[in-house]
Amino acid sequence: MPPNKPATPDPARTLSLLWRHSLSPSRTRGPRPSLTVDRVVEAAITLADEQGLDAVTVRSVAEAVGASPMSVYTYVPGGKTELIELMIDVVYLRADRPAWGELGWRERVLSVANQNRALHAAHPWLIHASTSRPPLGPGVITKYEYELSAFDGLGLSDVEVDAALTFVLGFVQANARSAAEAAALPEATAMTDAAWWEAQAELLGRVVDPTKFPRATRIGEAAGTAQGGAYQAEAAYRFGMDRVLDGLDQLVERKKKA
Amino acid sequence: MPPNKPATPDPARTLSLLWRHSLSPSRTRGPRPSLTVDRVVEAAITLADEQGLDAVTVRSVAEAVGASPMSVYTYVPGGKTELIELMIDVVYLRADRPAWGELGWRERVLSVANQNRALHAAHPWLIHASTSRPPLGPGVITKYEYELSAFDGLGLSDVEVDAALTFVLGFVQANARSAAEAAALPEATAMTDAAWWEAQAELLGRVVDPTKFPRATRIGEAAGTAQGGAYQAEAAYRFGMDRVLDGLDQLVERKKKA
DNA sequence: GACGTACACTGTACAATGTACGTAGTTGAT
DNA sequence: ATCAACTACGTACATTGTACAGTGTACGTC
Repeated sequence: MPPNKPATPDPARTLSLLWRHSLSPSRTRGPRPSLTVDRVVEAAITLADEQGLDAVTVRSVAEAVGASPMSVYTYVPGGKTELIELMIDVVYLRADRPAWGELGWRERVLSVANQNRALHAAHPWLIHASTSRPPLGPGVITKYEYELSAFDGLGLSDVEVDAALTFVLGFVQANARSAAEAAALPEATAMTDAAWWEAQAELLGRVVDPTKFPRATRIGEAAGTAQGGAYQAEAAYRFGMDRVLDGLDQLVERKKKA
Repeated sequence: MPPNKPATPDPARTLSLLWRHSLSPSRTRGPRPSLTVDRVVEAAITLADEQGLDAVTVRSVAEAVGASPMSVYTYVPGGKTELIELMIDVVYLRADRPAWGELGWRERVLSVANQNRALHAAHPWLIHASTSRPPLGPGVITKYEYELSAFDGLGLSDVEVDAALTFVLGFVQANARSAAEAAALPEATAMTDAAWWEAQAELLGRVVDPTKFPRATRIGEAAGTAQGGAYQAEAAYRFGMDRVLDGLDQLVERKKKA
Protein backbone atom coordinates (compact mmCIF):
# COMPACT_ATOMS: atom_id res chain seq x y z
CA MET A 1 0.00 0.00 0.00
CA PRO A 2 1.94 2.97 -1.21
CA PRO A 3 0.45 6.22 0.10
CA ASN A 4 0.06 7.20 -3.51
CA LYS A 5 -0.55 10.86 -3.86
CA PRO A 6 -4.20 11.83 -4.04
CA ALA A 7 -3.80 14.15 -7.00
CA THR A 8 -4.77 17.75 -6.62
CA PRO A 9 -7.85 17.94 -4.38
CA ASP A 10 -10.44 20.58 -5.14
CA PRO A 11 -13.74 20.27 -3.26
CA ALA A 12 -15.53 22.68 -5.58
CA ARG A 13 -14.53 20.76 -8.69
CA THR A 14 -15.48 17.46 -7.08
CA LEU A 15 -18.86 18.81 -6.12
CA SER A 16 -19.53 20.02 -9.66
CA LEU A 17 -18.52 16.69 -11.01
CA LEU A 18 -20.78 14.83 -8.62
CA TRP A 19 -23.74 16.87 -9.79
CA ARG A 20 -22.53 16.75 -13.38
CA HIS A 21 -22.31 20.49 -13.72
CA SER A 22 -19.62 21.70 -16.05
CA LEU A 23 -18.14 24.80 -14.50
CA SER A 24 -16.32 26.15 -17.54
CA PRO A 25 -18.63 28.41 -19.57
CA SER A 26 -17.19 27.72 -23.01
CA ARG A 27 -17.15 24.12 -24.04
CA THR A 28 -17.56 23.78 -27.77
CA ARG A 29 -13.97 24.45 -28.65
CA GLY A 30 -11.51 21.70 -29.29
CA PRO A 31 -12.00 18.05 -30.07
CA ARG A 32 -15.25 16.51 -28.98
CA PRO A 33 -14.85 14.32 -25.92
CA SER A 34 -14.88 10.66 -26.86
CA LEU A 35 -15.97 9.59 -23.41
CA THR A 36 -18.11 10.83 -20.55
CA VAL A 37 -17.66 10.90 -16.83
CA ASP A 38 -20.44 8.39 -16.54
CA ARG A 39 -18.85 5.91 -18.88
CA VAL A 40 -15.64 6.03 -16.87
CA VAL A 41 -17.46 5.69 -13.56
CA GLU A 42 -19.58 2.89 -14.97
CA ALA A 43 -16.54 0.95 -16.06
CA ALA A 44 -14.98 1.39 -12.66
CA ILE A 45 -18.12 0.14 -10.92
CA THR A 46 -18.28 -2.90 -13.14
CA LEU A 47 -14.67 -3.69 -12.40
CA ALA A 48 -15.20 -3.29 -8.68
CA ASP A 49 -18.35 -5.41 -8.70
CA GLU A 50 -16.71 -8.21 -10.61
CA GLN A 51 -13.17 -8.24 -9.30
CA GLY A 52 -13.14 -6.14 -6.17
CA LEU A 53 -11.90 -2.68 -5.43
CA ASP A 54 -8.28 -3.66 -5.84
CA ALA A 55 -8.95 -4.35 -9.49
CA VAL A 56 -9.92 -0.73 -9.98
CA THR A 57 -6.71 0.93 -11.06
CA VAL A 58 -6.35 3.91 -13.30
CA ARG A 59 -4.85 1.63 -15.89
CA SER A 60 -7.56 -1.01 -15.73
CA VAL A 61 -10.32 1.57 -15.92
CA ALA A 62 -8.64 3.19 -18.89
CA GLU A 63 -8.39 -0.12 -20.67
CA ALA A 64 -12.02 -0.90 -19.93
CA VAL A 65 -13.16 2.28 -21.67
CA GLY A 66 -10.59 1.94 -24.43
CA ALA A 67 -8.42 4.90 -23.59
CA SER A 68 -4.95 5.50 -22.32
CA PRO A 69 -4.37 5.71 -18.58
CA MET A 70 -3.81 9.43 -18.53
CA SER A 71 -7.03 10.11 -20.41
CA VAL A 72 -8.95 9.12 -17.34
CA TYR A 73 -7.75 12.34 -15.76
CA THR A 74 -9.45 14.32 -18.49
CA TYR A 75 -12.82 13.16 -17.21
CA VAL A 76 -11.99 12.68 -13.56
CA PRO A 77 -9.39 15.34 -12.77
CA GLY A 78 -9.25 14.38 -9.13
CA GLY A 79 -7.81 11.01 -9.96
CA LYS A 80 -8.61 7.81 -8.21
CA THR A 81 -9.88 9.39 -5.00
CA GLU A 82 -12.45 11.38 -6.91
CA LEU A 83 -13.34 8.39 -9.06
CA ILE A 84 -14.24 6.37 -5.99
CA GLU A 85 -16.40 9.17 -4.67
CA LEU A 86 -18.22 9.24 -7.98
CA MET A 87 -18.67 5.48 -7.88
CA ILE A 88 -20.20 5.64 -4.43
CA ASP A 89 -22.59 8.39 -5.36
CA VAL A 90 -23.76 6.57 -8.47
CA VAL A 91 -24.60 3.31 -6.72
CA TYR A 92 -26.35 5.24 -4.00
CA LEU A 93 -28.42 7.12 -6.52
CA ARG A 94 -29.38 3.94 -8.28
CA ALA A 95 -30.71 2.15 -5.22
CA ASP A 96 -34.35 1.27 -4.82
CA ARG A 97 -36.44 3.55 -2.61
CA PRO A 98 -40.02 2.31 -2.35
CA ALA A 99 -42.68 4.59 -0.90
CA TRP A 100 -43.52 3.95 2.74
CA GLY A 101 -47.23 3.47 2.27
CA GLU A 102 -48.90 2.38 5.48
CA LEU A 103 -45.83 0.88 7.12
CA GLY A 104 -45.20 1.48 10.79
CA TRP A 105 -41.92 2.95 11.88
CA ARG A 106 -40.33 -0.37 12.80
CA GLU A 107 -41.01 -1.73 9.37
CA ARG A 108 -39.75 1.44 7.76
CA VAL A 109 -36.50 1.37 9.66
CA LEU A 110 -36.09 -2.33 9.02
CA SER A 111 -36.65 -1.62 5.36
CA VAL A 112 -33.95 1.04 5.36
CA ALA A 113 -31.58 -1.44 6.95
CA ASN A 114 -32.48 -4.17 4.50
CA GLN A 115 -31.93 -1.88 1.56
CA ASN A 116 -28.51 -0.93 2.82
CA ARG A 117 -27.72 -4.55 3.39
CA ALA A 118 -28.73 -5.35 -0.15
CA LEU A 119 -26.59 -2.48 -1.40
CA HIS A 120 -23.54 -3.86 0.32
CA ALA A 121 -24.30 -7.34 -0.93
CA ALA A 122 -24.47 -6.06 -4.49
CA HIS A 123 -21.36 -3.90 -4.14
CA PRO A 124 -19.07 -5.42 -1.54
CA TRP A 125 -16.39 -2.89 -2.42
CA LEU A 126 -18.42 -0.17 -0.75
CA ILE A 127 -17.12 -1.41 2.57
CA HIS A 128 -13.52 -0.93 1.51
CA ALA A 129 -14.14 2.39 -0.20
CA SER A 130 -13.54 4.47 2.88
CA THR A 131 -13.82 8.16 2.27
CA SER A 132 -12.83 10.71 4.84
CA ARG A 133 -16.17 12.36 4.25
CA PRO A 134 -19.19 11.23 2.24
CA PRO A 135 -19.23 12.75 -1.25
CA LEU A 136 -22.14 15.19 -1.17
CA GLY A 137 -23.54 14.21 -4.54
CA PRO A 138 -27.12 13.56 -5.65
CA GLY A 139 -26.95 9.92 -4.66
CA VAL A 140 -25.77 10.55 -1.14
CA ILE A 141 -28.23 13.36 -0.60
CA THR A 142 -31.20 11.53 -2.09
CA LYS A 143 -30.43 8.50 0.00
CA TYR A 144 -30.03 10.61 3.12
CA GLU A 145 -33.31 12.41 2.52
CA TYR A 146 -35.18 9.17 1.98
CA GLU A 147 -33.75 7.48 5.01
CA LEU A 148 -34.43 10.44 7.24
CA SER A 149 -38.06 10.32 6.16
CA ALA A 150 -38.39 6.88 7.73
CA PHE A 151 -38.38 8.63 11.11
CA ASP A 152 -41.11 11.11 10.24
CA GLY A 153 -43.87 11.56 12.76
CA LEU A 154 -42.12 9.93 15.69
CA GLY A 155 -41.68 13.13 17.64
CA LEU A 156 -37.90 12.95 17.52
CA SER A 157 -35.80 16.09 17.27
CA ASP A 158 -33.67 16.74 14.22
CA VAL A 159 -30.54 15.77 16.08
CA GLU A 160 -32.18 12.61 17.36
CA VAL A 161 -33.32 11.58 13.90
CA ASP A 162 -29.82 12.03 12.56
CA ALA A 163 -28.35 10.09 15.47
CA ALA A 164 -30.89 7.30 15.07
CA LEU A 165 -30.15 6.94 11.38
CA THR A 166 -26.42 6.94 12.00
CA PHE A 167 -26.98 4.26 14.59
CA VAL A 168 -28.94 2.03 12.24
CA LEU A 169 -26.55 2.48 9.31
CA GLY A 170 -23.58 1.92 11.56
CA PHE A 171 -24.91 -1.45 12.54
CA VAL A 172 -25.62 -2.46 8.96
CA GLN A 173 -22.14 -1.45 7.90
CA ALA A 174 -20.49 -3.34 10.73
CA ASN A 175 -22.48 -6.40 9.78
CA ALA A 176 -21.68 -5.99 6.10
CA ARG A 177 -18.02 -5.77 7.00
CA SER A 178 -18.15 -9.09 8.79
CA ALA A 179 -20.01 -10.63 5.90
CA ALA A 180 -17.50 -9.31 3.39
CA GLU A 181 -14.58 -10.63 5.40
CA ALA A 182 -16.21 -14.00 5.76
CA ALA A 183 -16.86 -14.10 2.04
CA ALA A 184 -13.30 -13.09 1.19
CA LEU A 185 -11.70 -15.69 3.42
CA PRO A 186 -12.25 -18.84 1.35
CA GLU A 187 -10.82 -17.19 -1.73
CA ALA A 188 -7.75 -15.97 0.11
CA THR A 189 -6.90 -19.26 1.73
CA ALA A 190 -8.31 -21.60 -0.89
CA MET A 191 -10.13 -23.51 1.84
CA THR A 192 -13.72 -23.87 2.81
CA ASP A 193 -14.74 -21.92 5.84
CA ALA A 194 -15.34 -24.99 7.96
CA ALA A 195 -12.01 -26.51 6.99
CA TRP A 196 -10.19 -23.33 7.90
CA TRP A 197 -11.78 -23.12 11.32
CA GLU A 198 -11.08 -26.77 11.93
CA ALA A 199 -7.43 -26.39 11.02
CA GLN A 200 -7.10 -23.33 13.20
CA ALA A 201 -8.83 -25.06 16.09
CA GLU A 202 -6.47 -27.99 15.78
CA LEU A 203 -3.45 -25.70 15.81
CA LEU A 204 -4.83 -23.55 18.59
CA GLY A 205 -5.43 -26.58 20.75
CA ARG A 206 -1.70 -27.23 20.86
CA VAL A 207 -0.88 -23.72 21.92
CA VAL A 208 -3.60 -22.48 24.21
CA ASP A 209 -4.79 -23.81 27.55
CA PRO A 210 -8.59 -24.25 27.40
CA THR A 211 -8.93 -23.99 31.17
CA LYS A 212 -7.55 -20.47 31.08
CA PHE A 213 -10.08 -19.39 28.46
CA PRO A 214 -13.16 -21.47 29.16
CA ARG A 215 -15.70 -19.14 27.57
CA ALA A 216 -13.56 -18.30 24.58
CA THR A 217 -12.85 -21.91 23.68
CA ARG A 218 -16.40 -23.08 24.22
CA ILE A 219 -18.21 -20.18 22.61
CA GLY A 220 -15.62 -19.50 19.96
CA GLU A 221 -15.66 -23.08 18.84
CA ALA A 222 -19.43 -23.16 18.76
CA ALA A 223 -19.66 -19.91 16.86
CA GLY A 224 -16.82 -20.73 14.51
CA THR A 225 -17.08 -24.39 13.73
CA ALA A 226 -20.77 -25.10 13.85
CA GLN A 227 -21.89 -22.30 11.59
CA GLY A 228 -20.46 -21.24 8.31
CA GLY A 229 -19.32 -17.66 7.94
CA ALA A 230 -22.18 -16.66 5.70
CA TYR A 231 -24.82 -18.13 7.94
CA GLN A 232 -23.21 -16.47 10.90
CA ALA A 233 -23.45 -13.03 9.34
CA GLU A 234 -27.08 -13.68 8.58
CA ALA A 235 -27.79 -14.66 12.19
CA ALA A 236 -25.87 -11.66 13.48
CA TYR A 237 -27.93 -9.41 11.26
CA ARG A 238 -31.21 -10.73 12.54
CA PHE A 239 -30.06 -10.61 16.13
CA GLY A 240 -28.64 -7.14 15.73
CA MET A 241 -31.66 -5.66 14.00
CA ASP A 242 -33.91 -6.94 16.75
CA ARG A 243 -31.72 -5.16 19.28
CA VAL A 244 -31.54 -2.02 17.17
CA LEU A 245 -35.28 -1.78 16.80
CA ASP A 246 -35.90 -2.61 20.44
CA GLY A 247 -33.40 0.03 21.45
CA LEU A 248 -35.04 2.65 19.29
CA ASP A 249 -38.41 1.56 20.57
CA GLN A 250 -37.52 2.65 24.08
CA LEU A 251 -36.65 6.10 22.82
CA VAL A 252 -39.79 6.39 20.74
CA GLU A 253 -42.03 5.25 23.57
CA ARG A 254 -40.44 7.70 25.97
CA LYS A 255 -40.98 10.49 23.46
CA LYS A 256 -44.59 9.55 22.98
CA LYS A 257 -45.31 9.98 26.67
CA ALA A 258 -43.77 13.43 26.77
CA MET B 1 -2.93 1.08 -3.54
CA PRO B 2 -0.96 -1.62 -5.25
CA PRO B 3 -2.29 -5.08 -4.40
CA ASN B 4 1.19 -5.84 -3.17
CA LYS B 5 1.70 -9.51 -2.72
CA PRO B 6 1.01 -10.75 0.78
CA ALA B 7 4.19 -12.82 1.00
CA THR B 8 3.90 -16.51 1.63
CA PRO B 9 0.97 -17.10 3.97
CA ASP B 10 1.27 -19.90 6.50
CA PRO B 11 -1.40 -20.00 9.22
CA ALA B 12 0.60 -22.39 11.39
CA ARG B 13 3.67 -20.19 11.35
CA THR B 14 1.61 -17.09 12.06
CA LEU B 15 -0.07 -18.79 15.00
CA SER B 16 3.28 -19.82 16.47
CA LEU B 17 4.55 -16.31 16.07
CA LEU B 18 1.50 -14.83 17.75
CA TRP B 19 2.07 -17.02 20.78
CA ARG B 20 5.82 -16.55 20.53
CA HIS B 21 6.51 -20.23 20.17
CA SER B 22 9.54 -21.04 18.10
CA LEU B 23 8.68 -24.11 16.10
CA SER B 24 12.16 -25.07 15.03
CA PRO B 25 13.72 -27.37 17.67
CA SER B 26 17.33 -26.32 17.17
CA ARG B 27 18.05 -22.67 17.63
CA THR B 28 21.55 -22.19 18.91
CA ARG B 29 23.27 -22.46 15.58
CA GLY B 30 24.25 -19.46 13.60
CA PRO B 31 24.69 -15.86 14.61
CA ARG B 32 22.74 -14.62 17.58
CA PRO B 33 19.67 -12.64 16.54
CA SER B 34 20.23 -8.95 17.01
CA LEU B 35 16.52 -8.21 17.25
CA THR B 36 13.35 -9.81 18.49
CA VAL B 37 9.88 -10.11 17.11
CA ASP B 38 8.68 -7.87 19.87
CA ARG B 39 11.10 -5.10 19.10
CA VAL B 40 10.00 -5.09 15.49
CA VAL B 41 6.33 -5.13 16.41
CA GLU B 42 6.88 -2.45 19.01
CA ALA B 43 8.55 -0.17 16.50
CA ALA B 44 5.70 -0.70 14.07
CA ILE B 45 3.11 0.15 16.72
CA THR B 46 4.95 3.31 17.64
CA LEU B 47 5.09 4.36 14.03
CA ALA B 48 1.41 3.68 13.56
CA ASP B 49 0.43 5.50 16.73
CA GLU B 50 2.44 8.57 15.82
CA GLN B 51 2.07 8.81 12.08
CA GLY B 52 -0.74 6.51 11.09
CA LEU B 53 -0.85 3.12 9.47
CA ASP B 54 0.39 4.44 6.16
CA ALA B 55 3.68 5.32 7.81
CA VAL B 56 4.22 1.67 8.63
CA THR B 57 6.22 0.35 5.72
CA VAL B 58 8.73 -2.42 5.75
CA ARG B 59 11.41 0.16 5.15
CA SER B 60 10.33 2.54 7.89
CA VAL B 61 10.03 -0.26 10.42
CA ALA B 62 13.47 -1.51 9.45
CA GLU B 63 14.93 1.92 9.89
CA ALA B 64 13.24 2.31 13.27
CA VAL B 65 14.92 -0.82 14.60
CA GLY B 66 18.18 -0.06 12.88
CA ALA B 67 18.18 -2.85 10.35
CA SER B 68 17.88 -3.22 6.64
CA PRO B 69 14.46 -3.68 5.08
CA MET B 70 14.92 -7.32 4.28
CA SER B 71 15.96 -8.15 7.81
CA VAL B 72 12.43 -7.54 8.95
CA TYR B 73 11.49 -10.74 7.18
CA THR B 74 13.85 -12.67 9.39
CA TYR B 75 11.67 -11.89 12.38
CA VAL B 76 8.31 -11.61 10.67
CA PRO B 77 8.45 -14.07 7.79
CA GLY B 78 4.90 -13.35 6.78
CA GLY B 79 5.75 -9.82 5.82
CA LYS B 80 3.57 -6.83 6.36
CA THR B 81 0.31 -8.74 6.64
CA GLU B 82 1.68 -10.81 9.49
CA LEU B 83 3.25 -7.77 11.09
CA ILE B 84 -0.09 -6.05 11.31
CA GLU B 85 -1.68 -9.10 12.85
CA LEU B 86 1.06 -9.10 15.47
CA MET B 87 0.53 -5.41 16.12
CA ILE B 88 -3.18 -5.93 16.69
CA ASP B 89 -2.65 -8.80 19.05
CA VAL B 90 -0.12 -6.89 21.11
CA VAL B 91 -2.28 -3.82 21.68
CA TYR B 92 -5.19 -6.09 22.54
CA LEU B 93 -3.13 -7.97 25.06
CA ARG B 94 -1.94 -4.77 26.65
CA ALA B 95 -5.39 -3.29 27.25
CA ASP B 96 -6.78 -2.76 30.70
CA ARG B 97 -9.23 -5.35 32.00
CA PRO B 98 -10.47 -4.43 35.47
CA ALA B 99 -12.38 -7.02 37.51
CA TRP B 100 -16.15 -6.69 37.41
CA GLY B 101 -16.68 -6.49 41.15
CA GLU B 102 -20.28 -5.77 41.99
CA LEU B 103 -21.20 -4.14 38.72
CA GLY B 104 -24.54 -4.92 37.12
CA TRP B 105 -24.62 -6.17 33.56
CA ARG B 106 -25.39 -2.80 32.02
CA GLU B 107 -22.37 -1.27 33.65
CA ARG B 108 -20.24 -4.23 32.67
CA VAL B 109 -21.25 -4.01 29.03
CA LEU B 110 -20.84 -0.25 29.04
CA SER B 111 -17.39 -0.74 30.47
CA VAL B 112 -16.50 -3.17 27.70
CA ALA B 113 -17.63 -0.62 25.17
CA ASN B 114 -15.73 2.19 26.86
CA GLN B 115 -12.55 0.16 26.92
CA ASN B 116 -12.83 -0.59 23.25
CA ARG B 117 -13.49 3.04 22.57
CA ALA B 118 -10.39 3.99 24.51
CA LEU B 119 -8.40 1.41 22.60
CA HIS B 120 -9.43 2.93 19.30
CA ALA B 121 -8.70 6.39 20.58
CA ALA B 122 -5.21 5.36 21.58
CA HIS B 123 -4.58 3.45 18.36
CA PRO B 124 -6.63 4.97 15.55
CA TRP B 125 -4.88 2.74 13.04
CA LEU B 126 -6.77 -0.25 14.42
CA ILE B 127 -9.74 0.86 12.38
CA HIS B 128 -7.78 0.76 9.16
CA ALA B 129 -6.00 -2.49 9.96
CA SER B 130 -8.64 -4.70 8.48
CA THR B 131 -7.79 -8.35 8.65
CA SER B 132 -9.78 -10.98 6.85
CA ARG B 133 -9.93 -12.85 10.14
CA PRO B 134 -8.86 -11.84 13.63
CA PRO B 135 -5.39 -13.12 14.48
CA LEU B 136 -5.99 -15.79 17.10
CA GLY B 137 -3.18 -14.74 19.39
CA PRO B 138 -3.08 -14.30 23.15
CA GLY B 139 -4.29 -10.72 22.97
CA VAL B 140 -7.34 -11.49 20.89
CA ILE B 141 -8.25 -14.53 22.95
CA THR B 142 -7.73 -12.86 26.30
CA LYS B 143 -9.80 -9.92 25.22
CA TYR B 144 -12.54 -12.20 23.90
CA GLU B 145 -12.63 -14.23 27.09
CA TYR B 146 -12.87 -11.13 29.24
CA GLU B 147 -15.56 -9.51 27.19
CA LEU B 148 -17.63 -12.66 27.07
CA SER B 149 -17.52 -12.77 30.86
CA ALA B 150 -19.42 -9.50 30.98
CA PHE B 151 -22.50 -11.46 29.99
CA ASP B 152 -22.16 -14.09 32.70
CA GLY B 153 -25.25 -14.93 34.66
CA LEU B 154 -27.77 -13.36 32.34
CA GLY B 155 -29.25 -16.65 31.18
CA LEU B 156 -28.21 -16.14 27.59
CA SER B 157 -27.16 -19.07 25.44
CA ASP B 158 -23.62 -19.33 24.13
CA VAL B 159 -24.72 -18.23 20.70
CA GLU B 160 -26.63 -15.32 22.16
CA VAL B 161 -23.67 -14.15 24.20
CA ASP B 162 -21.44 -14.21 21.14
CA ALA B 163 -24.03 -12.36 19.11
CA ALA B 164 -24.53 -9.76 21.83
CA LEU B 165 -20.83 -9.10 22.11
CA THR B 166 -20.48 -8.84 18.35
CA PHE B 167 -23.34 -6.37 18.39
CA VAL B 168 -21.74 -4.17 21.03
CA LEU B 169 -18.29 -4.23 19.48
CA GLY B 170 -19.74 -3.58 16.05
CA PHE B 171 -21.32 -0.40 17.30
CA VAL B 172 -18.14 0.78 18.98
CA GLN B 173 -16.14 0.15 15.83
CA ALA B 174 -18.61 1.97 13.63
CA ASN B 175 -18.47 4.92 15.98
CA ALA B 176 -14.68 4.80 16.15
CA ARG B 177 -14.60 4.84 12.37
CA SER B 178 -16.64 8.02 12.25
CA ALA B 179 -14.46 9.58 14.90
CA ALA B 180 -11.28 8.64 13.05
CA GLU B 181 -12.61 10.07 9.80
CA ALA B 182 -13.63 13.27 11.51
CA ALA B 183 -10.23 13.54 13.10
CA ALA B 184 -8.43 12.90 9.82
CA LEU B 185 -10.38 15.48 7.87
CA PRO B 186 -8.78 18.69 9.13
CA GLU B 187 -5.30 17.37 8.44
CA ALA B 188 -6.22 16.29 4.95
CA THR B 189 -7.85 19.53 3.92
CA ALA B 190 -5.85 21.90 6.10
CA MET B 191 -9.09 23.47 7.28
CA THR B 192 -10.96 23.45 10.53
CA ASP B 193 -13.97 21.24 10.60
CA ALA B 194 -16.43 24.09 10.83
CA ALA B 195 -14.80 25.95 7.98
CA TRP B 196 -14.96 22.89 5.78
CA TRP B 197 -18.64 22.33 6.41
CA GLU B 198 -19.36 25.97 5.81
CA ALA B 199 -17.52 25.97 2.51
CA GLN B 200 -19.28 22.82 1.43
CA ALA B 201 -22.65 24.21 2.44
CA GLU B 202 -22.01 27.34 0.45
CA LEU B 203 -21.09 25.34 -2.62
CA LEU B 204 -23.93 22.90 -2.16
CA GLY B 205 -26.43 25.71 -1.93
CA ARG B 206 -25.62 26.66 -5.51
CA VAL B 207 -26.13 23.21 -6.83
CA VAL B 208 -28.94 21.59 -4.88
CA ASP B 209 -32.57 22.57 -4.51
CA PRO B 210 -33.42 22.72 -0.79
CA THR B 211 -37.10 22.19 -1.44
CA LYS B 212 -36.38 18.81 -2.99
CA PHE B 213 -34.41 17.68 0.03
CA PRO B 214 -36.03 19.44 2.97
CA ARG B 215 -34.97 17.04 5.69
CA ALA B 216 -31.47 16.54 4.35
CA THR B 217 -30.72 20.24 4.13
CA ARG B 218 -32.22 21.07 7.49
CA ILE B 219 -30.90 18.14 9.46
CA GLY B 220 -27.63 17.85 7.62
CA GLU B 221 -26.88 21.48 8.17
CA ALA B 222 -27.76 21.25 11.82
CA ALA B 223 -25.72 18.13 12.33
CA GLY B 224 -22.79 19.31 10.27
CA THR B 225 -22.42 22.99 10.96
CA ALA B 226 -23.53 23.37 14.54
CA GLN B 227 -21.40 20.65 15.99
CA GLY B 228 -17.78 19.93 15.36
CA GLY B 229 -16.83 16.50 14.13
CA ALA B 230 -15.33 15.41 17.42
CA TYR B 231 -18.27 16.51 19.48
CA GLN B 232 -20.59 14.80 17.05
CA ALA B 233 -18.84 11.46 17.47
CA GLU B 234 -19.10 11.87 21.21
CA ALA B 235 -22.82 12.53 21.03
CA ALA B 236 -23.33 9.63 18.64
CA TYR B 237 -21.53 7.36 21.06
CA ARG B 238 -23.72 8.31 23.98
CA PHE B 239 -26.88 8.05 21.93
CA GLY B 240 -25.83 4.74 20.45
CA MET B 241 -24.80 3.13 23.69
CA ASP B 242 -28.13 4.03 25.24
CA ARG B 243 -29.85 2.28 22.35
CA VAL B 244 -27.51 -0.70 22.51
CA LEU B 245 -28.09 -1.21 26.21
CA ASP B 246 -31.83 -0.69 25.91
CA GLY B 247 -31.94 -3.16 23.07
CA LEU B 248 -30.05 -5.78 25.05
CA ASP B 249 -32.23 -5.06 28.02
CA GLN B 250 -35.29 -6.29 26.21
CA LEU B 251 -33.56 -9.56 25.45
CA VAL B 252 -32.33 -9.98 29.00
CA GLU B 253 -35.72 -9.23 30.52
CA ARG B 254 -37.41 -11.69 28.21
CA LYS B 255 -34.90 -14.33 29.20
CA LYS B 256 -35.43 -13.68 32.88
CA LYS B 257 -39.11 -14.42 32.59
CA ALA B 258 -38.53 -17.72 30.83
C1' DG C 1 -11.20 30.50 -46.23
C1' DA C 2 -7.38 31.30 -42.69
C1' DC C 3 -6.21 31.10 -38.14
C1' DG C 4 -5.65 30.82 -33.33
C1' DT C 5 -7.31 29.22 -29.02
C1' DA C 6 -9.10 25.99 -25.93
C1' DC C 7 -9.44 21.51 -25.41
C1' DA C 8 -8.69 16.12 -25.77
C1' DC C 9 -5.39 12.80 -25.80
C1' DT C 10 -1.16 10.31 -24.81
C1' DG C 11 3.90 8.79 -23.94
C1' DT C 12 7.29 9.12 -20.78
C1' DA C 13 9.00 9.34 -16.34
C1' DC C 14 9.25 9.02 -11.38
C1' DA C 15 8.76 7.85 -6.63
C1' DA C 16 6.98 4.58 -3.39
C1' DT C 17 5.88 0.05 -2.11
C1' DG C 18 6.17 -5.23 -0.85
C1' DT C 19 9.00 -8.81 -1.46
C1' DA C 20 11.66 -12.77 -4.16
C1' DC C 21 16.26 -14.18 -4.65
C1' DG C 22 21.01 -14.82 -4.08
C1' DT C 23 25.14 -13.94 -1.42
C1' DA C 24 28.08 -13.22 2.42
C1' DG C 25 29.12 -13.71 7.01
C1' DT C 26 28.63 -16.04 11.79
C1' DT C 27 28.53 -19.50 15.29
C1' DG C 28 27.88 -23.58 17.95
C1' DA C 29 27.79 -28.65 17.37
C1' DT C 30 30.39 -32.40 15.65
C1' DA D 1 38.69 -28.12 11.63
C1' DT D 2 34.45 -28.59 9.38
C1' DC D 3 29.90 -27.70 8.39
C1' DA D 4 25.07 -26.89 8.71
C1' DA D 5 21.89 -23.71 10.26
C1' DC D 6 21.12 -19.32 10.86
C1' DT D 7 21.34 -13.99 10.43
C1' DA D 8 21.90 -10.09 7.58
C1' DC D 9 21.37 -7.49 3.54
C1' DG D 10 21.99 -5.58 -1.48
C1' DT D 11 19.80 -5.87 -5.65
C1' DA D 12 16.03 -6.19 -8.59
C1' DC D 13 11.31 -6.19 -10.15
C1' DA D 14 6.48 -5.53 -10.78
C1' DT D 15 2.76 -2.49 -9.65
C1' DT D 16 0.76 1.61 -8.44
C1' DG D 17 -0.90 6.88 -8.92
C1' DT D 18 0.09 10.81 -11.27
C1' DA D 19 3.01 15.12 -12.85
C1' DC D 20 4.48 17.07 -17.07
C1' DA D 21 5.15 18.17 -21.72
C1' DG D 22 4.04 17.51 -26.26
C1' DT D 23 0.71 16.59 -30.23
C1' DG D 24 -3.23 16.99 -32.58
C1' DT D 25 -8.20 18.71 -33.33
C1' DA D 26 -12.22 21.53 -34.19
C1' DC D 27 -14.90 25.56 -33.46
C1' DG D 28 -15.43 30.62 -33.22
C1' DT D 29 -13.71 34.71 -35.24
C1' DC D 30 -11.93 37.42 -38.75
